[in-house]
Amino acid sequence: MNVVNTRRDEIIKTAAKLFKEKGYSAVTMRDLATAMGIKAASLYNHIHSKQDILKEIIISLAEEFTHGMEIIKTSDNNSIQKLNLIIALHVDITTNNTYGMASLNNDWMHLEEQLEYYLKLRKNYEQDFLNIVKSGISSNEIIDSNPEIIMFSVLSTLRSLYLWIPKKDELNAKDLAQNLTNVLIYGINK
Amino acid sequence: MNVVNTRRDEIIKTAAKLFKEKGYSAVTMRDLATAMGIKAASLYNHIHSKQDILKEIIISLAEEFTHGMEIIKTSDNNSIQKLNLIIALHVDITTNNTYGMASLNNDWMHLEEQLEYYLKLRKNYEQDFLNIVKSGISSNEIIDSNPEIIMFSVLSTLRSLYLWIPKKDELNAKDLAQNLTNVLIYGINK
DNA sequence: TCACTAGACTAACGCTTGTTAGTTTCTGAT
DNA sequence: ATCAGAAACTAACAAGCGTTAGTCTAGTGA
Repeated sequence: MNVVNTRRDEIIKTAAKLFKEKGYSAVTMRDLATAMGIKAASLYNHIHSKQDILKEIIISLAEEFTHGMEIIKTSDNNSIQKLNLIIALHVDITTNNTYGMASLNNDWMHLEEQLEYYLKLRKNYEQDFLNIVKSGISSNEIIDSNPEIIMFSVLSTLRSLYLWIPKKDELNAKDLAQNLTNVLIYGINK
Repeated sequence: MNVVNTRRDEIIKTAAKLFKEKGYSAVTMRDLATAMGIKAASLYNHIHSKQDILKEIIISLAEEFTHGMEIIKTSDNNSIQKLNLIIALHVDITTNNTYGMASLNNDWMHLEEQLEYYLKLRKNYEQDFLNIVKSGISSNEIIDSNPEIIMFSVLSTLRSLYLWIPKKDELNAKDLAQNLTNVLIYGINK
């Protein structure tokens, strides 16, 4: 998908890296320029504003998740299988964009025009997730516990992957997804 | 412990609330002053600097966790029981300070003098956590899976509690801890 | 009554912020 | 050889930042 590599893309990629380290607000356009080896004013030949960069990082990721969920929820799988696919989706997206995931998780509130749209996507995603869990409880695949706690528990771990994957790159995506599935779905008690 | 309610404490409490909403860097001293109903300069009758506020919020919480872990790890319990106690510790601290937990999770990198100290506390906490998991694997209480994935998975959920507890205050701390234990330890598969 | 203190205020500082305007430089195609 | 476009530059802006100095005011205890 994102294979074009214009100067603009390099800037956004570099920005995502800095945003992960210090957060959107603490990164200045001069910081970003220095990291790119140019002057701050030169950035504006490629992007419209600082906000523009944040929007690009967050919205593209949010839409990736939305798209993935769309496929999973309409697929012909049982609930546990769907949860497996969701885990794989998160591992996949996060592996390919660890930096951006930090902004998605921590800097979404600094979106301006696109804040409402982002919140809509997130709300829908969580609703789809919850429906899968509830459906799994109904069909006796999943324990009859508070479905929101189940979703929260799994989703928290998946949303934190961006912190953890960079430290564990010896583990490939498939192995990680498999390990996570075991722990998250089947528990850790022997 | 923290029952004194000086003007300084009110400022720190208000700051924590704002930091949760927008992050440390995006909150200005004028924002904080407005929230307190005073002028920015007046804040400095009570605190030394903006950094001072962050330090207070984060370090006190980090030390609470360290203290709790100290008690748990030296207690006479098996590994699963110790994990239960850790879950209860997080639920307890987070319930009593949802705002501060946001700073602990997201703004620790903006600590200056105290950054090293904070990192030491965090590293020790995670090491203790890992030792409990490893010990549980050895004693056949916990499944023989990657101990770091187990720790990461549980800890991610516990660290995200601050996002979730405020929305679910109808659930009391004990019930929440019990539900989380079930899901995190015993899994969600039926 | 008087001195002290807590806690507010106004005014201002030096610095940093995101951004704009206008210009120059390099590179590749005609 | 010329031109066009991409991408850098310098210089500067207005607004906002954390913080300081110095002052005023209301309430308390001696």
